[in-house]
Amino acid sequence: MKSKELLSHLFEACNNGRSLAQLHSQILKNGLAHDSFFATKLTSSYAKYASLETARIIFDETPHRTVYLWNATLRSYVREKQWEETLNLFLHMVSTTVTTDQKPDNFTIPIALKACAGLSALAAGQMIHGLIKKNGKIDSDMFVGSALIELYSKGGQMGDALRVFEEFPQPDVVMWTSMVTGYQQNGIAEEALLFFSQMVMIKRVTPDPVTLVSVISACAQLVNLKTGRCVHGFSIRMGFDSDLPLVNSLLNLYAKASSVNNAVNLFGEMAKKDVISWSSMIACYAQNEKAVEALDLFNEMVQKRFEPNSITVISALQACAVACNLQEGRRIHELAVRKGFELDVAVSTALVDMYMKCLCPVDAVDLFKRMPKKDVVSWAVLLSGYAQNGMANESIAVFRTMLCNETQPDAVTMVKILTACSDLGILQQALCLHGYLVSSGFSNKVFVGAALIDLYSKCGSLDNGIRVFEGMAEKDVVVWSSMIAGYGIHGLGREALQTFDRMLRISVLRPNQVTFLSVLSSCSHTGLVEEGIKIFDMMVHEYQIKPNSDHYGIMVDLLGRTGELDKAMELIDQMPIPVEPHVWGALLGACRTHHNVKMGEIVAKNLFQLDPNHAGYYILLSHIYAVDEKWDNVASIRTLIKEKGLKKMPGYSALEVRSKVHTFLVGHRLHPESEQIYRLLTKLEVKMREEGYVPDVDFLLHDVE
DNA sequence: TTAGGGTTAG
Repeated sequence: MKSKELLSHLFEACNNGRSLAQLHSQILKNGLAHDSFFATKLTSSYAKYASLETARIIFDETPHRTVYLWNATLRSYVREKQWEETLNLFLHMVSTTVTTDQKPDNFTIPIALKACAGLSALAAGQMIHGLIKKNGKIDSDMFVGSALIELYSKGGQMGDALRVFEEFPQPDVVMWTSMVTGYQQNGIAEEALLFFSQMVMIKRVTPDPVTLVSVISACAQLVNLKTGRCVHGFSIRMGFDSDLPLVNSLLNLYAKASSVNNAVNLFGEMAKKDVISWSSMIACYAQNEKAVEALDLFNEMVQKRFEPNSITVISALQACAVACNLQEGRRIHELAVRKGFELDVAVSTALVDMYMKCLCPVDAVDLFKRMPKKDVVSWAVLLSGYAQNGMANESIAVFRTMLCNETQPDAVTMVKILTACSDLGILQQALCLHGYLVSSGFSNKVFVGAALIDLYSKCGSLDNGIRVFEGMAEKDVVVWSSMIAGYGIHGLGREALQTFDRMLRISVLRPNQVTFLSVLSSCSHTGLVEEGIKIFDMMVHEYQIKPNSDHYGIMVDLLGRTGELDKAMELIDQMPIPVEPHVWGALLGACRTHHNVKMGEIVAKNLFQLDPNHAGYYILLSHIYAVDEKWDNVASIRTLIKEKGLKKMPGYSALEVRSKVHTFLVGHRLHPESEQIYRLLTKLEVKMREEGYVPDVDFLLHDVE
């Protein structure tokens, strides 16, 4: 074959990789293997279609390496994200090449910069930046410009990225996109949207699908469905609606905005789906209380022979965790092991989380101990997992181990430990943590402040909570809601209402479902019936927020507490959503308080149909009978509970002595100082009676268990 | 002869 003919075959091979080996031997036969031009073509074809190793061998064996050959080889490594190899080869190039046709050019520089960005080697990138500044020609190249922007954004230096951007009088769409992406990936989504509008409205640069992906991701980050939908419309008008990454980012937007129907429709309409599409849809279900659908979709995906990746597995595990589905969780664990995903720190962390949420702390800890690599998230999951399983001391111990270890807690971990302590009501720890938060600078974060307010309120130190609240320069809706809930917990309904009023008056914030929940529960705890009804009305009509099951539960509780049992029943009858057991439970509790056996029986009938295995509700009904001295009925419920083999989780109290939490159950004498404790209790009781305390005998009922 | 920016997760 002539070299001209070979050349045309070679071009073809570059496009499809066919008969590459055959071509290679022809080139060898014709003695053209050492020709730098042929070597370049072969190298890029091998790297793209066959093996990077062979490509490297060809590179190594070529005596005269032109800049084209260097660039082709470097690019092959970049494509495979082998950043370290890329950078090493680049350094090799810089230190060995002598002639002009071998020196790095404006094609080489972006590749080298990309490797630095991939390795988060900001200093190395800055050095290259310094070198190219001396060469004006490269400096004004937009390929170099966007690579520099990427380098600085990956290193979190958006100021430097902006400085590079501003050096270009007419940045192209890629440079604009790099800036938008940079802001989005650094969590400054507002700035990303601002940049995008400047690009489109003022500079009239037409965005492409890549730009829109970043814009939609920014909308997802801000949970800004309105703008996201506009961008969706725009992308359809531009004809980008079959761009896979773009549709995937839209799926993610709808997932984050809890717009499950939109996501389902979009997913259904997709002509082509990749593993990211499936993962996004599974995550959408898992994160929007549709665990069954998430697991069904995961199984469908596996059946259709789509290969799940580690992220798919993480989302499926999340679904198992929220559904408390241990069986499915173990099955997916086996699948993860088979695929070698268990070595992935994110997957093993998701597994620890799943076992913890399925109330299997032993399995979780066992797995955690075997993890070869642990990062701050793994520790955070372990810590909050212990707290979820009522193992307070272990949870605090993990936090201490973390501090002594090389892993420094981040703001999210701090919120987790704060929540763990608030569930336990341990004030001493709260004070310590607050000190640490101030010294570490985390206390400036809004969501940390919200958790701190919650912690202080639940530890009985409302004053400290108020102090944190008043000291916060920036307050979001969560902060206000925590403060309102804090007042509510302490029975200060009036103060809760005042705080709610203040929020509406002095801020532009819109109360959400949780805010109303906090206000309503404050009203309920203080017996402010009329105010509660007004607030409920305000939520539905003025703010157009659809009440959920929790809101109805609290309203029933509120009406029930003051004896308005008929009104409570009426409210349940009018509920447009399915009545969950706890709503009936609230009414059943009210029936006990107000001795209404007749209604209690009706309520219990409904309740037992919905939740036949909840011991607490049977006991509640038996108490209603006991007050009315219907001992036959009490006895038959007792038999029923025994027959069904139901057990009620006993309540317990916990207190903190010298940073250690002690828990106490009714009648339990396991504590080493139990003798003395009970002696003191008897003394206190005597003293209380002397002061005029009369116990409410109505509630001193028979132990039906 | 060779290019750049993007989507899912614990």
